[in-house]
Amino acid sequence: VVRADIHQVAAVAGVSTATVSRVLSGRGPASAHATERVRAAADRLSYAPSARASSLRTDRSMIIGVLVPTLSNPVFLPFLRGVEHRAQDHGYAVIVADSQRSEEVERRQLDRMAAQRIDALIVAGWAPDPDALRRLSGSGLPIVDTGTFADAMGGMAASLGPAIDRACAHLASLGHRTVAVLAGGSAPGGAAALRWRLIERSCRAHGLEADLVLLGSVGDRDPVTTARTLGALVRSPGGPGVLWSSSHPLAAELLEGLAVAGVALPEEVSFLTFGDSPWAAAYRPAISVISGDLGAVAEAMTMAVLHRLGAVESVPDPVLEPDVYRARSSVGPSRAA
Amino acid sequence: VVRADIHQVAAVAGVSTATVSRVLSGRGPASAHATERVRAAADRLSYAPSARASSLRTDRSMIIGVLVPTLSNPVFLPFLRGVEHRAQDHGYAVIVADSQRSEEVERRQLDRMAAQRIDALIVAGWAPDPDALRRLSGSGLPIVDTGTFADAMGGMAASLGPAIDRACAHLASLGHRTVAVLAGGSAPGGAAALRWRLIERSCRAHGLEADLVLLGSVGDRDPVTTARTLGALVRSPGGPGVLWSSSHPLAAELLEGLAVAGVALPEEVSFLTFGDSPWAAAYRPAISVISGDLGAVAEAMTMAVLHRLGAVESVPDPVLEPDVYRARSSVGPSRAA
DNA sequence: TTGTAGGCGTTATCAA
DNA sequence: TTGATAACGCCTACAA
Repeated sequence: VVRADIHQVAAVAGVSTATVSRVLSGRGPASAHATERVRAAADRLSYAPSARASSLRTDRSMIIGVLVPTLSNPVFLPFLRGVEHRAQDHGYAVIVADSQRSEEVERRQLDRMAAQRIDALIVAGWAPDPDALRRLSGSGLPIVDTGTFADAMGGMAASLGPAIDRACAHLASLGHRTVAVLAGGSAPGGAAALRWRLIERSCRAHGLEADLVLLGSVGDRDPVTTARTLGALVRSPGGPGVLWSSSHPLAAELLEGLAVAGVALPEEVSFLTFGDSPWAAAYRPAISVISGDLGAVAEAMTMAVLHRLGAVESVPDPVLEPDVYRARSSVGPSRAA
Repeated sequence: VVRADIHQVAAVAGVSTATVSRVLSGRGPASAHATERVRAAADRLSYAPSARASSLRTDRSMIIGVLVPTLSNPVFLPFLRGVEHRAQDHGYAVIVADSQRSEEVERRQLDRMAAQRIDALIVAGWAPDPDALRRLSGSGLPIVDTGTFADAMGGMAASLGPAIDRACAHLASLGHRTVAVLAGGSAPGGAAALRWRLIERSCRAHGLEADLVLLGSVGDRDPVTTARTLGALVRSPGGPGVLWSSSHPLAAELLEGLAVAGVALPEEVSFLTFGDSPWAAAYRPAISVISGDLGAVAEAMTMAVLHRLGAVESVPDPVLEPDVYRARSSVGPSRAA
């Protein structure tokens, strides 16, 4: 890749490299005459300053890193988009790193981003190894992560808790007594863990019994087995009147399982999930959801970081749309009621 | 951010910076003794070479850029993941750039990536301004884009065409005569344009009539209007027996519209879409789809690029899973038959 | 096998 | 307002 450098521009413009730098970066004085000639020369040579060279001098790489727990779950797409758009607006490039929910991978990713000397790091969701982040943060790298950011905003639970509360109240008012919370893996981790804690607490407050049902990791699940499991669960004596999916992707699997098992929604069992999407709304019965705007959170986080980097004067009050409970037809009266 | 540099490591190890560089990069000779001391020193100072400094010397930034037409459509997530995983495997960082389907934004994004001196660019889907890419490519930057890559693999149509053909054959065998292809915007662009062309051709071959129905851009659409439009369309005399969504996100909107309008699937109209997902499979009736593996395509593209960069010896035969037609219950016999 | 030294493309300092 | 110059952190040809 052959590219013009600052010397060529200086030569063409008939000035020194210092002047070229001043004109194009806008830092430091420059006569109208010089400005014009430099602009013309740069234009003609289609010159663009090398960010890596300038960052060597200025110690600002103009790169923001985003660490994502997985690029398989679509919920992180709005997050990524939020970061990208805000960063882009302020001239920053964005490096994505997928930690694949592995400490090992995360370590490599953080090393790689450190090597690139990113100016700041934005962490989506739950990082596999929070200590690694704390260490990085201690070394002076500006870091924002969903958890502590949400806490600063009044606490994640400040928004998620009430939404869950409203859902539980709704369920209780419909005569339900037991709620089964479905999660993947062999133990709820990350977002699922927090959600489970909040549901448990809220259920208690509303006189509901909450049970956690673990379905094993993605690879181990298949529609037929899921169907059998769900069918047996729902139809067992004293089975739950409500199925609550702890994640949006899981919900689709569960719905297919229920359909295969011939379980009628919401007559036999009520259903709700975290995370909204056009598909959840299109489903019949339409699926009730707890929904937040991860994209807006990401934008707010990015603005906060940009502020710390001095790239933006002041951050507009991060008034985040709170999480909401959207009751739809998949939640109905208890069959016992 | 305070970081150790090569001089400090050299000082601690009691060797010269050249030796440090040689040991840590693995290029050039180094005695076992020196190697050991340098490793220890680097470790103690938690030293990591600055990619921006080294790239200034070596002209390799170890960054690959990905240009995506939009980060709103989830189909690009598997793509992004494919690139990220392969790049990461070979020590490359990935910069994402969302062109937001705008030439203007795309230009800024390309400029930014050029400024960062990315080693290669991978373009997902259809770029707003192909000429800009051609210019970049001409300037020596290795670029792979979905279109030309697929062509090199035997042509995109080589895989997509036959899948569409099978769908059309299936539809024809069920007695259908007319197919309405639904698309957003005011003219099919990007993937939708190609899909429409292929459908049109294939329909003709199977004695089907294909009509393009444009629904306006995302902002202008709402469930109620969509419902009215679809209801009128399906129930008009001589209306289409088949609704074919040109994109996966659109399908959910259409399904909600159909549900609102009370259109029965597949009795009143058959339905199919491009792009599969757990939600499409979970829907009842299960939605028939034309599905390809964009993630695998992305991985193959990345491997090709890495090969060009000399980061990988040889690329394994990119045997891509071809696009397939998955017939499910949303496609049924024509009501006329 | 090792060290010295020059230069990658920029920007900041300082003297003019 | 401008230009010469040093320095950012690293790699590598070359000399030892």
